[in-house]
Amino acid sequence: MRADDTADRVLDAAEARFRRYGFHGTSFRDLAGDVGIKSASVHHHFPTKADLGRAVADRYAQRFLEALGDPRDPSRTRDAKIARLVRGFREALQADNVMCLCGVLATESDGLPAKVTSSVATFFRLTIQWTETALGGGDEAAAEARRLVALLEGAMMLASVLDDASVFEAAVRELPSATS
Amino acid sequence: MRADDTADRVLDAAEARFRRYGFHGTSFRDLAGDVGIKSASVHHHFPTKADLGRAVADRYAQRFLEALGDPRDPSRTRDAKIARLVRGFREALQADNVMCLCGVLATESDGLPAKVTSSVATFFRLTIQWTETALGGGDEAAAEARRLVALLEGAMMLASVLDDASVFEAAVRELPSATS
DNA sequence: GTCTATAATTTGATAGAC
DNA sequence: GTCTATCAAATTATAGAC
Repeated sequence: MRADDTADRVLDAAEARFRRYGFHGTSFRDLAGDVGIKSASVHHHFPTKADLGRAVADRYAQRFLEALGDPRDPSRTRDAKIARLVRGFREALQADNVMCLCGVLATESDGLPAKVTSSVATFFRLTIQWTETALGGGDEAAAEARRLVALLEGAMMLASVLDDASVFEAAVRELPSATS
Repeated sequence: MRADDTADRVLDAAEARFRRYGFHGTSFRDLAGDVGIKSASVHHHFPTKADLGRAVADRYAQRFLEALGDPRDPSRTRDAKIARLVRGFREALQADNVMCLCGVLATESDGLPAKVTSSVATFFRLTIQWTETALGGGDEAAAEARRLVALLEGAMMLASVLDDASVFEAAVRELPSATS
């Protein structure tokens, strides 16, 4: 077991619980129970809940954006890039049929520690920026990027609350979504 | 002061706080402070938090759907009906730049009392159903309705977390949105 | 790095006077 | 209907032993 393996497992548990129950619906004891340690040990890895929230959000954002790749890559078509964006959100939905982590945190945003709010806002700014670039830039791309990200977040919300993944597919049906 | 005026004020305060901080980010004492009474008096009107949550969600859903009118009304065009749907969400966003109440509750859905989860799911089923009917029904309308509601919920989320109402307008730019 | 123990506060909820 | 008073439980967080 590596030195920071426990910290990773705490992050995994926190991401799963935040996505199901929200930030305020998750406690240190819940996470300790998931990982098999005591809550005091969770605090050893993440001193405050704000630290934990930011770490979870930052890791999620980094992983998500890395999976998107380079929005300027000339070897991939515009549709292929959008398909990868759709796939990124679809994969975030799969398994547990839960929302995007940052989508959940966004709705609680006003009540979160400042560090967390800021990380969540950054996720959305970067994701919109990536999409704008992938679309080729310009005023039209700016509006289209916002439309796309809004549609994908909303589609996850509906699929999650109606407990029906097909709602996501119905909502994104007209988008490029081939695996490429 | 009418007999149930205080109950209405509690509902107003709860709706405002749920939309900003979420269900678990709001306490009976917060609401009591907003209204100018004590938390024990809040419990007199709404015995449990589940009762309060359901009442807030049901009132919101009823008000929202009433504002949409009859989706079969032959005197109004399809575009006019969709414009009213857009307006309903835009109005839910205005003033405080906060999310749709049921959108917030949807993201916390798994952690809410069963009564509340059920009311929230009903809001989405009815809103999607209204939109399907307004679009004329059929398989195509079913997917388009899910796409529309997802887009509008996601647009509210982005506008709220980025604290910029123009993001909502950019996301819904291509939809019929004239006042009619 | 994990534990026990505990502090300090907040929470949802109740009993009973007025 | 509102209040004071209170409860039991849960919460974030810390101190200090191992």
